[in-house]
Amino acid sequence: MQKKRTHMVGELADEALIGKTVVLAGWVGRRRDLGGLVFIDLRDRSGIVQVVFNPETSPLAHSAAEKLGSEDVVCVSGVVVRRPPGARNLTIPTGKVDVAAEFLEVLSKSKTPPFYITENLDVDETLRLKYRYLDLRRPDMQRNMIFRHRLTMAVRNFLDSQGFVEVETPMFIKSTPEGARDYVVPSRVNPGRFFALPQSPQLFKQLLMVSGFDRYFQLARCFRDEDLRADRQPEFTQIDIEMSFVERDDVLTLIEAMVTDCMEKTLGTSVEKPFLRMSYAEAMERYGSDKPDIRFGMEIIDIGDIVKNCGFRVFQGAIEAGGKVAAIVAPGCSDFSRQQIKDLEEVVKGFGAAGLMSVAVSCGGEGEQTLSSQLSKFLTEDELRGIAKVTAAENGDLILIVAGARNVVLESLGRLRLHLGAKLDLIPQDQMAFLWVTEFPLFEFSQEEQRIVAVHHPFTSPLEEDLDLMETDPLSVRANIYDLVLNGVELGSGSIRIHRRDVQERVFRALGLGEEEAREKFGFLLEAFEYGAPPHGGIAIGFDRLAMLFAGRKTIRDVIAFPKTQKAVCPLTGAPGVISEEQLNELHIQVVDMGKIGTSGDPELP
RNA sequence: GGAGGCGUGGUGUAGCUGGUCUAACAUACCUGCCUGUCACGCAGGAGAUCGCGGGUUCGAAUCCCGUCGCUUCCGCCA
Repeated sequence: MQKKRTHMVGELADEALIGKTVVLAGWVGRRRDLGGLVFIDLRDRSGIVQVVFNPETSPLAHSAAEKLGSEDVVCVSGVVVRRPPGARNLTIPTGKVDVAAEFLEVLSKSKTPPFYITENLDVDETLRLKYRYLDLRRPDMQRNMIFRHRLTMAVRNFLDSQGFVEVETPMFIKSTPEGARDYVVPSRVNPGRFFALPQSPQLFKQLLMVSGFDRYFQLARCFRDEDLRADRQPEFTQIDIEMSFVERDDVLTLIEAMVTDCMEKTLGTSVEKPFLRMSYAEAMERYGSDKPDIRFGMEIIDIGDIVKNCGFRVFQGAIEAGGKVAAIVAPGCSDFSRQQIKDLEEVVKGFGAAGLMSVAVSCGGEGEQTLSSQLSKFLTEDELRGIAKVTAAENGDLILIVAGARNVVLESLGRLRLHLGAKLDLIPQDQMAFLWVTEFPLFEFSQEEQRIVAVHHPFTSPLEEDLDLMETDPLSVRANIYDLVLNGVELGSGSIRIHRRDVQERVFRALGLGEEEAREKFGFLLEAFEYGAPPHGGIAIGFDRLAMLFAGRKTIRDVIAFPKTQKAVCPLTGAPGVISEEQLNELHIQVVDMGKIGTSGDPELP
């Protein structure tokens, strides 16, 4: 570069610079060639500024500017001038000034880009990912990445200020049983052996507690070979935290302080502390979800008491079988057509419900409610009115009822609630609704494996008061688990760990793990615990999701510089690729089913 | 593994109840004109065998089957 850059373009919003000569460098945005005058929008990561090329100022610069194309990289010098009245652009921060170019050097020509380098781009995401370096040139993506950086710094600064030590843990680790599918790396020097990439640094952070690191954190890369979603990538980042000599509320208080501090530092907004807390059981009863979106109401209401003796087989049968009849109220939906209600029924059926009953509440004059429903064939008028009363349905509302097994009723109504919340636009988009969900069950029964498995992980501490149930009724033992939920998204999950040997053994026994098997699988951790393990607990916060929600995005791909597609492919680099026969041999690996090798991602493949 | 949506010039879309579709519109691109534009304007031009394969038909962007890719969701994610 011939000239040394003196300013970022965004700095020119400061009118004190008027009259000064500046040297700028950046990319050419739009060019407006008026024949005599040429305007360009010069862009760097601080913003854009308009540069004017006037042949009277510099014929040389002007004629060079006539040949500029989109995304050429240029160096411009000139005087910052106040724009003539009426020519100001108040929609951009630098809109009151121009740079009157005296000198222009093209540092690098650009091919015509495959899409516009502009905000609010609507273009196929594969194309964005293939040209991610151009996509990341767009101002909104630059803002996202810079925002993520700020959030990273806020997290690190906060935790540092609280005496936390960031420790890096290995990426090549031993595969541990349970949990997600591992990404696996073959070992060249150990034929037939494989490393796993960490699903989280769980065991290492507990070892660090044994080592006396008291307060550990890490912005940790984690890897899980599971199918992708808008908020799930195969590699992702967690704010991983572990603390010694703490109880649950110490962790919750710390995280509340961290999250609100980060919010203030990055968004400049605050939110009330402490966050709302709710037991898992309550979350399920009221919202049919272990991660309720509490930005809106429409809670689930049990109507079992009203219909338990109604004689309608579907309702009564559900209750007699130990199930449930419950409802939600869709506000202002009493005029839903049969087809619209059928569509809602499809939603609950998708989650196992047998069907959906509805009661439309309308005004019958004289303040009377008219209830119309296919249920009037089966229920008495009093029973229908009873339902309207406990659900507090008002004129114009539609009561939606599901009967069946408890978890099916709750989950399907919970999903229907979310569906309607979005459809009816009931969810305030500008709110940050944090929530702690606590007291999860310690175990659940895995239908697939036909055995009891840990809900969180096998080192999660049971609640003291439920210890007695461990042998008699393990599935109702509650754990000292806490999930942080933000706007219906699971942000993080943590627990107080077991540090007592006897408790750990009882948990293993409940999981059907013999002493020998436990040694084999987690031996190093158990052994470590025999050398003085402090009571400890921690949490891991999904950093990408936090960044996504704070940045107001709908997918974590928007806050990850180089994300993967839903098939876990990188359209930019073509990863994952095939490797040579030599590489395979060196790794002692044979590809069994060559016929299954797909072509997605890899441009080298046929 | 399953369900839905999408796939048409570089980009975003229209066309999709089969026949002047010899594929339209906008924008980007090229050429020319233009001294206050800022999504500059005006005039002209080039650019797509409609994701791919097969079938039905005299005739397919359009109908059918298969397949690939992207995406949302279910399963899965200690």
